[in-house]
Amino acid sequence: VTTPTGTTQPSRQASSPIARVRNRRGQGGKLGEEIVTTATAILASSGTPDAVTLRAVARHIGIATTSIYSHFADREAILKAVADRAFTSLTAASLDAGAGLEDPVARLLAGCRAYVDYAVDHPHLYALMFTAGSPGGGPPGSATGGDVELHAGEDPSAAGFNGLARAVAACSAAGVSASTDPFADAVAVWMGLHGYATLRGSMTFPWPDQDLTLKHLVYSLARIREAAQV
Amino acid sequence: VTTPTGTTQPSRQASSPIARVRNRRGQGGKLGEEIVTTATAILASSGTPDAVTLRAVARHIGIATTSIYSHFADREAILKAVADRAFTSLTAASLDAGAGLEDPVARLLAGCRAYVDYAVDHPHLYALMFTAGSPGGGPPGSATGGDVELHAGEDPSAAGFNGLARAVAACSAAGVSASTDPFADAVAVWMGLHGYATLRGSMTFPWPDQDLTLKHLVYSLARIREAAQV
DNA sequence: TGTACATCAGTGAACGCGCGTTCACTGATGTAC
DNA sequence: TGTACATCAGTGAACGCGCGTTCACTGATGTAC
Repeated sequence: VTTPTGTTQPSRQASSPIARVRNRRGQGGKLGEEIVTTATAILASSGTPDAVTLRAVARHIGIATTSIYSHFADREAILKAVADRAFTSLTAASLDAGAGLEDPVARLLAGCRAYVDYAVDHPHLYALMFTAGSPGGGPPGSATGGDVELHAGEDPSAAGFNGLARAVAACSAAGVSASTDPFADAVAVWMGLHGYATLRGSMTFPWPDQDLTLKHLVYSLARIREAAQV
Repeated sequence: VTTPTGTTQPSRQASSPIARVRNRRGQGGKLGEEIVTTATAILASSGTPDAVTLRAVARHIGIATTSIYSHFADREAILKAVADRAFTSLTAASLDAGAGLEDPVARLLAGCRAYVDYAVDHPHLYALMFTAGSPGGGPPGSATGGDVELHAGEDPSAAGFNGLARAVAACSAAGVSASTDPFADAVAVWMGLHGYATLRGSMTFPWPDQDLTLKHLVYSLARIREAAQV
């Protein structure tokens, strides 16, 4: 970039020509948040984690590349932070969607629909979450005999799965699901949703009606009785 | 690499220290095949398409990097060839698995099991196939009203889906499936298989019994009547 | 049967690029005295 | 109330690396005559 006077200035992204104001003392952590947000935006617009380079992130924010090292150990740590944040959003969206509903089938379906909607709306973010090694590799934890839930502390991905497992168990308890193993059936539902979400985004195909497909997946895999289907 | 005489030689991969013999006249195409095979091996062992660089492929084969340009326009063309070949293998494995079986339910299940086995055995190859834009973006084509199959010429991915759709339709025709829309239900089965295949490989999780899960997915989504389940 | 030559299969040096990472550094700001 | 100074937030030049791609080139081989 050359100014009218002929001097050279550092290039800056077109969308934010205003010089960045340095954070006040004690507010240094804010740049860390901004790095994650920017990395997420780059991933969403480029479609590949490869585009999330230290230099690209720094360029977008308008900082020196080296400033990132105060906040993240390396490039991978940024991507991990992006995936972690996304997992939290996805889980929140899924849990919130069914929160207010009385009918267990409606609650299950609403959560599943929100899950799929999130994945379809943020395909590259969703793909990152399930890339090996991302958020600790997804929901770990162990389900002990007869228990419906995982116990993995605060892991948002485990929380998300637990919400699903509980929703299936609630249907079973209410007699509207024929499930005798809500944990196993929740896993099957999850697989169906994951397949739906990832396939729909990745290929051109004469997909059947979206909502009918979603209902077929959820009702069949959660063994919802016909009479109880919404 | 330095010889005892102190001269320098081009480095060569440890696993094939024998100098490559130049193909005979007219056999130049063989190197193209070797490039695809090597790229597939690099992908499988590294786990990421990023590792499939022109230089890495050339290094493994023991050729000059520039020799690749006689066979492929660029790096992306190599990956596309890898994905195409893998799609053909996957389709063949799925179709062959059920070929000899009389019972339509057994045939459907065998094909689905082979599909999932292939995906689990070659997770990175499978992931590449479904990366946006790979094999033309997967099975395109159009299903016209009431028809069970896609019509996309020789596309191996379309052939694979058609095999699945035909298997579901056969179950329906034999009265062992309650499906009234074999195309839509085949799509649901495909989603379930895809979710199963990709989730299982990507995360640590207390997965329920594999075969029970697979059967639940296939039977439920293809609406196989209980009495006919194998 | 011999030979000139076009073709084919592949080479090797060189290029510019964007990258991650290192290092020594700067200048504003809050705080202790 | 004033001021010295430690700390914090961020800088900027430089490095070496592996990459894709270009270009002019080589030497063996089959074929036309």
